[in-house]
Amino acid sequence: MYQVAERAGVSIATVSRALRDDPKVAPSTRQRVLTAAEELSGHDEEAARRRPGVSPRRRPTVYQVAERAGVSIATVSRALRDDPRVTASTRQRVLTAAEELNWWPSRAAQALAGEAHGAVAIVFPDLTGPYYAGVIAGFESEVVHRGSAVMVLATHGRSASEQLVRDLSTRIDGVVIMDQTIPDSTVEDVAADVSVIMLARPALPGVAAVHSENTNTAIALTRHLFGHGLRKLRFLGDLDLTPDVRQRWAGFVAAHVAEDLPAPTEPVPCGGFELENGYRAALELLENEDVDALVCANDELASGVYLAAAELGINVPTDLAVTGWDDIDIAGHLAPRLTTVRQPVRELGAAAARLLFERIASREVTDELIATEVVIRESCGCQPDSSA
Amino acid sequence: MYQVAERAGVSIATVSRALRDDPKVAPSTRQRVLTAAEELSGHDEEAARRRPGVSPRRRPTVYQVAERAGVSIATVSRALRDDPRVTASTRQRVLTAAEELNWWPSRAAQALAGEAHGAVAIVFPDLTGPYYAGVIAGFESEVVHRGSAVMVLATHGRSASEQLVRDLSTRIDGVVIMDQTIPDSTVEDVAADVSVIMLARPALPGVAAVHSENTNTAIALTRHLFGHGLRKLRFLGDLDLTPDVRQRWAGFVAAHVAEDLPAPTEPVPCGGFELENGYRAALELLENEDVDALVCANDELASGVYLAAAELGINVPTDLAVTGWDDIDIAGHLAPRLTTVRQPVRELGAAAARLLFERIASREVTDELIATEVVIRESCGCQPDSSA
DNA sequence: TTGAAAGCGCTAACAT
DNA sequence: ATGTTAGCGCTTTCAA
Repeated sequence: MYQVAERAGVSIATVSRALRDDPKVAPSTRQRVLTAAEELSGHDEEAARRRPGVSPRRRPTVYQVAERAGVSIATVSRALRDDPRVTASTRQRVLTAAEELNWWPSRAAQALAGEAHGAVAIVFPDLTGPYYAGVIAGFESEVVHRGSAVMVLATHGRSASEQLVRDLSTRIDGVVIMDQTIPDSTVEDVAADVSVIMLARPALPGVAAVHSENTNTAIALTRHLFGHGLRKLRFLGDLDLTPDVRQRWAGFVAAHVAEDLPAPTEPVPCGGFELENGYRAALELLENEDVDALVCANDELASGVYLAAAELGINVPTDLAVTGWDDIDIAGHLAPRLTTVRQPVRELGAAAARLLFERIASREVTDELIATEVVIRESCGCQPDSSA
Repeated sequence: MYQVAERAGVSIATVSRALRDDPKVAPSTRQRVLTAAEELSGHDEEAARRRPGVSPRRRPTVYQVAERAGVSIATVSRALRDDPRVTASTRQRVLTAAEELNWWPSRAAQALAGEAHGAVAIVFPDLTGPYYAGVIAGFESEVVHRGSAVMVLATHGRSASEQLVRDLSTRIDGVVIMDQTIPDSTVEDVAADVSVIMLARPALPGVAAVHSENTNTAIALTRHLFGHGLRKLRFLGDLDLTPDVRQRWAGFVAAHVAEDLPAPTEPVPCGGFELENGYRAALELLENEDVDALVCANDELASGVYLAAAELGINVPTDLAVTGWDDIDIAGHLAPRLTTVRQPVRELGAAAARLLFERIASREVTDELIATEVVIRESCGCQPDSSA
């Protein structure tokens, strides 16, 4: 039957119907089936396969494997998933046949048939700088370790991303959504179909979140600067880009309040998180204003500040203290070495992945907070020896 | 009919067969269909939907949209792809219904039905350092721009990756394979099913490649060092990790030959491409050997050399010239500023994506070579003013 | 322990 | 211009 089906280019179900004169089978189809059946009595399988007009080499399917192993497709399917009902010898025949045909199951078909997609995605704003690369590396690593495939989507602030995310959701089991990439309403839609975890973004009803500690660490960092006697502090970074930065700013403000100091001036805008942004923003600021310390939203911005300061003949840290955030690789190699906050970026991605799989297994999940720590080096004014 | 099918929990095909007494329909199924049909004469749609036992809210399908719009599923499918045969008013009804039900097509189902997957993948060794992040960013950007989804797979040297790649290939239209991630034999298997492009890896029959210029640029760079009167040059980097590095080494050697100098000593091994690797390798080398210049396989290794030199009291560039490769962001900000080779990493990824889509459209594709250029700064011994 | 066949949500050939 | 239905390659009842 399988051979006839293959030869006629129809499913075995159709062959079956055609042979019984089922009215649902179109006459032309029935004819093809009958012809194929007839022809097969005179030709062997190989001849049929080499027959001109038959598409050259297409992916084999369960049907071919079943035929070769002399079993039904159901058995092939069972053998593949180590179903205990299949005898060892049968399983072996199936596996051998699969091997010989170089066959492996189609994920698209498995997904349609109700199995999981075996894929998850992560949505982030951009792939610039070591931060996102680190998060994605941690995510990818944890996901692949669990046997799933990884899809990535950078939104770049495009609003078309909403539709892309919906589309994504039809081919994955779950997705991690970072920062301000797509609106909550879309997240809710998607969460109705697949598991969702927020990363560095507030949780929603039914959508848990992974965060790293920002506010308290920012308070500690700011206090440390106060301890150096510094009072004219400015925060450098854009609040509208990520919730993380808003929390760092909140901690910065809270530290002022706790110290009974006047509220700090608004953050210095820089239009992005890259070195260039910090360089330009600092250049303009330092030329016009007397500042004791710059608390930067991340390490790249701080590196930019270093350049601007050097250009203006301002010494770091004696004239100006500078702090970063993230503790990227070069932070400890800059001159002076950068005082910053260590954030386990890979772990952020990995934690999000773990929570996502928990959620996919429909287990309870609760928000997770990743600890961060202030790393004192010399850019804050500390001496090399005191804290190396 | 659609309502009956929904109520009975079967496909419309089955309803049709059941009503015609098709023997292929199990008696129990037929009974369910008949019951559903009967019940429906007494209840309206809403009542049926609220009926207990019916699963709460599942993704809507074409069937629901078709029913709501009062058309067949074929029309829904056509309307969605702007088929000119569908009248404007009908299309509008369909789109409205889809909107109201918050429906969008399942990619898994579309793929199974023969459409493209609308997804492509990139396979790379690791997500460490700015190089791979840049390539992937360029790739992602170009792919999303063309409306496809992006899958990523880091192989980390795992051999299990072969199976992962095969699995990947059942849900994508094409894939870019970088470096020494998976064996050629697997690439060939995969290429039989989907389009493949090599990136920074030799082409195969039927598999085109994207490369960046290495050998010639390495020759130019090495010659520049010879021009400074330097003769005891060493190459720092592992040849077994990527074809790119082998080509850089080849250029390094060729430059010696062209200058009638003795062939250079074997490359200094460092076990990786990160700052730490360069630091450790240089520390050991410089303590034991007199070297004029270190030509590093990338900028991170060069940064590591800077650290080792500083620790040993060796001045760069007066005691030791150092060059990198890639021209990552910080290269121009190190002290002394790093002489290196500029490589448009994002463009590498983007070019691979473009070639891949050409291939998917089954157009002819030929290998592509991306130009690189030597960037002279001060770490080679040049004066700041002469080339800033 | 195995097989037959229904169904997953679509597309497209075929029939009006 | 629209509807019917086979089929994509699987999984999973249901029967035997």
